[in-house]
Amino acid sequence: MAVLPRSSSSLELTISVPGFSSSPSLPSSGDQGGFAILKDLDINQVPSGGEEEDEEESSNGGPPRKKLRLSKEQSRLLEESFRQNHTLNPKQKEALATQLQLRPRQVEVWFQNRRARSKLKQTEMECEYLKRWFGSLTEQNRRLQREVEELRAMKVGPPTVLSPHSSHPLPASTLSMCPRCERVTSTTAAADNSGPTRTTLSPKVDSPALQSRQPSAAC
DNA sequence: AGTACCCTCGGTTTTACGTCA
DNA sequence: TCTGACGTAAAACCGAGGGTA
Repeated sequence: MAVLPRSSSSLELTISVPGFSSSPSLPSSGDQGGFAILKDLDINQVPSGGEEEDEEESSNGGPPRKKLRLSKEQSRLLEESFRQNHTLNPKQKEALATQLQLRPRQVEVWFQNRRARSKLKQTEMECEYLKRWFGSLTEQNRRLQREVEELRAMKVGPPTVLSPHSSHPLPASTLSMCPRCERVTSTTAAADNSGPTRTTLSPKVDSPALQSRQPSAAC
């Protein structure tokens, strides 16, 4: 178990709002038991009542862990630092902790959580993108199937499309949907010798994280 | 190869705080 | 206006796994 902050309610500082500025700086807290000092900082002016020092004394041995909210200024500096580097080496961590009057462990945990939030956000964006992509592919699929129906209905000889490679007409009957990537391919075994010919139906992928998830050409 | 130490990560718990009935 | 339930964000913790000396 790590050292737990031993604090009273007066430890509460502020809600952390990234990107905000100016708030009183904090006096130093020691590395180990340093939180008793922090209560002097109380920027929220939370009445500290009678509970001086440590009010902990939990029933099950260790003191209950209390959290402090980082001040706006602390959050701002941490964010700023995170923008420059998503990870810290021990020296940077120590320096930042000193600057912010936090324990190195707190800085470490903040970066850890910040990386996790960052990743979560990225994942959510990718998910959103894939949903849209799926929607557009579904729509495209619907359109193409309609088109095939129409061509079949016309019955004016074997329907044809142009090969993207040779510009020669291909029988539409050679078109099929790849079950894996849902792309339309022409499976003609003709002279092209490069196997199934992929038509250009996939949307442009901007996200680098997503580019690797594009169905492979081998599909 | 085995070990100790450190770091990061994913998952979880705990706490603070805002909202709403 | 007060209050308690509830949801959410974030700080803190834990254990696993990888890298290095």
